[in-house]
Amino acid sequence: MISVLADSQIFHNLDRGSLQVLLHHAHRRSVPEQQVIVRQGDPALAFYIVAQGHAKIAQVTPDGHPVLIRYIGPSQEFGLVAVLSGFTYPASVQAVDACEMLVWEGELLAQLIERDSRIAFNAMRILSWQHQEQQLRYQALLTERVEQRLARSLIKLAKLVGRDSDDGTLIDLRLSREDLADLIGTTLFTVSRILSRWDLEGVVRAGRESVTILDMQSLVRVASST
Amino acid sequence: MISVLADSQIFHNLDRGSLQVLLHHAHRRSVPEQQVIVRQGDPALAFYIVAQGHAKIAQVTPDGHPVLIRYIGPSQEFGLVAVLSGFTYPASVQAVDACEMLVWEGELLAQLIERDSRIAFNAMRILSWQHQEQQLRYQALLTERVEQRLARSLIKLAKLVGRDSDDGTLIDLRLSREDLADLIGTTLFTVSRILSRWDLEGVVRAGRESVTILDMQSLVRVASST
DNA sequence: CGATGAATTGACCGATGTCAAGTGGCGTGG
DNA sequence: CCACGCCACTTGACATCGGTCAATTCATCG
Repeated sequence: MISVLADSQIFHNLDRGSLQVLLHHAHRRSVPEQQVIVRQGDPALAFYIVAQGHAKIAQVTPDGHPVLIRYIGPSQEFGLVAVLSGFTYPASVQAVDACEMLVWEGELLAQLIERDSRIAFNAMRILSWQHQEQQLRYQALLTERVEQRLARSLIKLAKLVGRDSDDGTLIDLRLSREDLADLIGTTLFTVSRILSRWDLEGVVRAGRESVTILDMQSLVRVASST
Repeated sequence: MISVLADSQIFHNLDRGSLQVLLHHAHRRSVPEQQVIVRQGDPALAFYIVAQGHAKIAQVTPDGHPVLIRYIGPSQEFGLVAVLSGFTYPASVQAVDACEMLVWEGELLAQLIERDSRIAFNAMRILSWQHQEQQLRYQALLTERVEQRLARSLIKLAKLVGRDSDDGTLIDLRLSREDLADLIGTTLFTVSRILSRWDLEGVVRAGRESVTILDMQSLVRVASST
């Protein structure tokens, strides 16, 4: 359990003693598959680190359009805004499979940050990194075609949750065409078409709520083609 | 000069004494119109607050496509990443008109943050806010049409630098069609077409590197129409 | 007054969204 | 255990926003 903390961004570079203290302050929370962990718009009261399982972070735009921000796994965190008083969660987080979470109350974490500035800088690094990621997403939407964005996304997901079998890499999430579409900013129809073609070409195997990457090379080529 | 600090986000809620100290630590930097203040990709060594004038923050994507992030004015800051060692500026900043800047070395500001956690929380608030802004831009690109985004942008710019004359609100920046296009993620051609039409309809006056808003009501209507 | 760069306008087209109809696989309840 | 129904997915037809490119025109400054 300590190693989950040690691998996290927020508690990166802390000594074992500090980690022990932090772990001592944490609550645990188990959530079953598909359960919503925090809801967009709710007051941000707690900060979470995933100990086990995977979750997806998603928003809904004012006009009801869903936007999938990212998938996270063990040692990754969300809800950092909870340390700032008066904030609400900017997105909902939903368990993809059964999850174990470590949870700190925002106010408590704020106190810990006051005491140990290393955590403060880690927090800023996380926020900067997220901001940068978001800018890349914006740029991708602006300059890349759906094919390219899809290829990139699959590669990234494979890195996060890829499970190698004999013939390829299975992306081991309940990943529907619609999820993929919301992730890269397109429609499930376009995703379906592209995956069907890639399936024919032997690049991927397109299953029900699953994608297996058969030919990573081709995918990388598509992802990095101008 | 103190009031510039007092109005800034990063030093918000600090007592006058602390502000004095902070001001004492600051360098000054004057930059002429059009000069580039910091360059995307350069090591982030300093943190800036605009004391006077306006600047534009812009990125270039890997494939050379320009993206204009935002315009800033007095008391607004940039280069917060400078407090994190090893980071580079994620964007370039260029003076639109002659600017006076207050500058702190990143390392110094990091020390100040260590000593006063209020600044740390302010920094996190800024980063969160920027992240949120960026997400809204993404959502806008995804769900809104160019017309809508343009209307929104003009309204926002009017709030930042609008100068009321007898017949309308002049946006007082050297604002070319291309700048507007890069700001909302489209081409100068599309912007030109829309502004021409709006000019005909009496909604705006479209000049060379300038836009005057004549009928704010119509603009608001376009901005908030589904 | 000429040069330079901003802006306009037209013609064209293509990637991708929209909508409708249908297929197929999986789980559940009878 | 089977059948039904749901839901993910597929595929086709079609529409359209807005991008691309080229040819001008216009304004400002030296």
